Amino acid sequence: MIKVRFPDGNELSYDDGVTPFEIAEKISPALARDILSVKYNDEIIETKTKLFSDGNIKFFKWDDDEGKKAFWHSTAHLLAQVILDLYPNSKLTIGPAIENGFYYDVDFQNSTFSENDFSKIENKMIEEARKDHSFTMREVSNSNALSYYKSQKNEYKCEIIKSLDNDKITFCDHADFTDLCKGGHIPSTKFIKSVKLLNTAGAYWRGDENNKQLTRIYGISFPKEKLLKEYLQLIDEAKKRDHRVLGKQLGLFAFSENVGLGLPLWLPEGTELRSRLEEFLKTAQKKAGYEMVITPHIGNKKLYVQSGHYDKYGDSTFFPIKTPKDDEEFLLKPMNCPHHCEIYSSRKWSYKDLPVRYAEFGTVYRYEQSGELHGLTRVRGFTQDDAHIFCAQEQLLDEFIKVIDLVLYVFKSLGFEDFTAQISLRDQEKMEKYIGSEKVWNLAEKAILEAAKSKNLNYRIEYGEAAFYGPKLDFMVKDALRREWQLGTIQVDYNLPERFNLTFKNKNNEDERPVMIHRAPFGSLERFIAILIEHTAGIFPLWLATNQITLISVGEKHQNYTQKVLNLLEKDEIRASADFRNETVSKKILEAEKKKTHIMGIIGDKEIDNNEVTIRLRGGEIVGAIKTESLNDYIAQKINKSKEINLK
RNA sequence: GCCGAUGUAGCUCAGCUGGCUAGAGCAGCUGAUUUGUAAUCAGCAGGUCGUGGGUUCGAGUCCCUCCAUCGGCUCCA
Repeated sequence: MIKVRFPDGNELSYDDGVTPFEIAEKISPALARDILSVKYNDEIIETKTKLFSDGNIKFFKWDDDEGKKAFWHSTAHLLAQVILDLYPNSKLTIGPAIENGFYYDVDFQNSTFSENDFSKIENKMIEEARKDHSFTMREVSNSNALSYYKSQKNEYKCEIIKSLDNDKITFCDHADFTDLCKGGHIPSTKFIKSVKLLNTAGAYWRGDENNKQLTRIYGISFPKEKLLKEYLQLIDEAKKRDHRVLGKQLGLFAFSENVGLGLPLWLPEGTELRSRLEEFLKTAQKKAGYEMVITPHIGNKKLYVQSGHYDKYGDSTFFPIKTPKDDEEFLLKPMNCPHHCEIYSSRKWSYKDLPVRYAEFGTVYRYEQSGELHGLTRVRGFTQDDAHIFCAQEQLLDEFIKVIDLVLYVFKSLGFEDFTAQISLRDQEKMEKYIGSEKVWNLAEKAILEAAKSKNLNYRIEYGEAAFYGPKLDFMVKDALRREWQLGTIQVDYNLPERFNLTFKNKNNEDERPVMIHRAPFGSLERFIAILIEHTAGIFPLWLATNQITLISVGEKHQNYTQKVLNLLEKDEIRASADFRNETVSKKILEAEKKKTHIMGIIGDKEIDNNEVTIRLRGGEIVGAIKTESLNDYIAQKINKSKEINLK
């Protein structure tokens, strides 16, 4: 007999060799019907794996991430089966589940494959799924596994098998199809009720540019037809919210081939939005003790050689600019840090002066490969909301916490409530990649972890993701459609102070090396605005909106009064506009709605007689008439409320 | 940079297997209408069909080159 403990703490005994499915069945047939995957002692197993030792069990259904993972991974097997059936010459490689669905990387060899084949494959997959094939794991020896794939002439699978240390290789069978697999499947294909192949992409074998490029097929599947429909609707919504689409519609930014790829042009509306965000951050930074600085757009190449950036990232800068006379070379500024180090160096410092916090909206230029450019999220010229803090080692933790506070304030003010922190530390196996001594790295990594803990951040640690000069903490934000983005970043740096020989006098009148913190709450204004657009669907909070109220005059004779109201609003710095055009009220409303205007004020005979403005809100809610003299208060109140809601 | 798809008016899109002067809606302009809560009506104008080359009696349509965009990959200080 074995003892099995459930998540609620209950413990029951079963015969040796019992399967999780049988355990579930004894609890309730309904549960047995729904379980897709099982975790036993922290290991994902199959629902039909026989259990021979005591342990903790956890069942997963569709609603659990692990359940979806098993579901999608199993669908990848199904896809592989159908592909091999329809394209017998193709070679399968890997097919994992991903956050939303799954993919399979296939070497189609000489046969052509296009998205036109999707429906054929989808239909065949559903046809196979209905046959209720069970997924069954079987152990084979390393050598047998190898000979199986050698006979299939699949060098990819052979390579995987060779890279596995252990002798026990597992295969997964369903129908007449076998795939190399470490496990984690749903019980049978019958659960898969709807499949949608989404797109194809080139993907390098093992993610290495030097290897052969395979065809990656992305797809998603669901246990109910309805869920697929909902998913497709979500994709549709995401398309509507695409910042490139809304940016065009709202007149925020544009690109021009003549200017160059990845170099955004900010239109008047976008510039207003961006300036307002800058003002918002400037105010917050001033309160937090930052000082603004300005540095040039180019810098002598020597500066970046000294900082170490040129050596490491010289490839991704634009080619140096040469001066006519000497051999001097300048780079378009790819980062602000060395410039700020030079500002620090421009005078002597006492420990009493620290910390020093220099902030700059610094526009930098980096050469990104053309295929990597994407709207405002990946560009070649962008403005970082950069700042560098120089402090003594014993101030590091405190400063780091203050930066976290600032970042959290920014996120909350703009309605990003759902975020996690990613702490990037060194790759323990490739320590030689990093510059700086072991001792300082340890200190820095410790400080970040401590700060994250003390702020109660929800964080995860990624080894090997640190920058070459120091560890970092990045904020990953989820937008309204649950997509995750990297926004703010905070990085500790012991390297640059060393390279620029930065010092301050400590209490004992000795020279001491300051620690440097790089930080950018937005990351870059371009990227941040892109994400803000998608998060809000272009409906920015009222306090940030470029146009807070549009006055709509009913007819020509109402223009004078409308102009008076407009002047009144502008006196209190309310951002207002008026639509005097010779158009119907309906049309003016439609256009105000398209511009995502929050408040509309309608003015006709009735309003003029009573000294009022009728208020209509975005979406159609009619507030009713408000006395003109109290209109400003009404709007000011709404603006304040728009700040409070996000700062709850 | 690599794989795949796409490129027609300022915007969104039609244009089937190659065949008359390339179409529509919105936006624009002109005129009429003076408008009450998500599109008033009419007329006009607007395109070397991304670029260069080729096949053909004939190319928006077929083939090749290049450019750009989109979806990915790789990369992301």
